[in-house]
Amino acid sequence: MEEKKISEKYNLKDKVDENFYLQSTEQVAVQLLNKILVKCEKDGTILAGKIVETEAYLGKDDAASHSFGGETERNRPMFEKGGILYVYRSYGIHHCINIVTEEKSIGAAVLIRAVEPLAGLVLMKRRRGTDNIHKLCNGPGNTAKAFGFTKDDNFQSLLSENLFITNNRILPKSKIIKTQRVGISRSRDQMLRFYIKNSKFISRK
DNA sequence: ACTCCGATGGTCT
DNA sequence: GACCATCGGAGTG
Repeated sequence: MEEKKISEKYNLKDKVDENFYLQSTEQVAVQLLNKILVKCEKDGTILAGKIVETEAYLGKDDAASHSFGGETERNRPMFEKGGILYVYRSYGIHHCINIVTEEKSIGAAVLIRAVEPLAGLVLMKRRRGTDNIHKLCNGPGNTAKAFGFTKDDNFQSLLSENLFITNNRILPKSKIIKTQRVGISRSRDQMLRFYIKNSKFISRK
């Protein structure tokens, strides 16, 4: 019944198409805000949440990007055509998910940093070990854990039945906050982090 | 409020 | 061997 409420409020059939992911990475990062990430588990459980915080990582000239310097074994998904997942392990402990953008061989992606949970909260709470809804997906590592993303989901298409993003109401420009990216040491000056103003679900102020 | 730090493993030099 | 696109808990004020 949780899923029913969601489908009344949001049109989960209005999936984002491939062209969306082929836009400039900064555009995708901004436009992902307010959209709904949907993942269907093998047992039928639907997980969904509104994307409230993103970061753009540009191509091989962006010193903060994993793609910096060119293609390697790890960053190979980033050099694929936009519309797939790039999942990496962070600090040996967490997983983080990125949405690959632009054309093949560009090497760019958008990091999903925080999500406002909408459906599948029982499973998310169990995976995260907390009932605090504001802490289920408040950061890239926590988001991946709540949604159950692992290295197995690397290269996974976002144009599939089990994993996709849907359109939602357009976010007014006045609600988009643009800041420096967090947790990086190089290219700190670039303003490539975006989040929804006043959201209680972002990773940090 | 803040800072510090340990956990833990893959990737790259 | 160094470096992380993190997180949560401990300590301090």
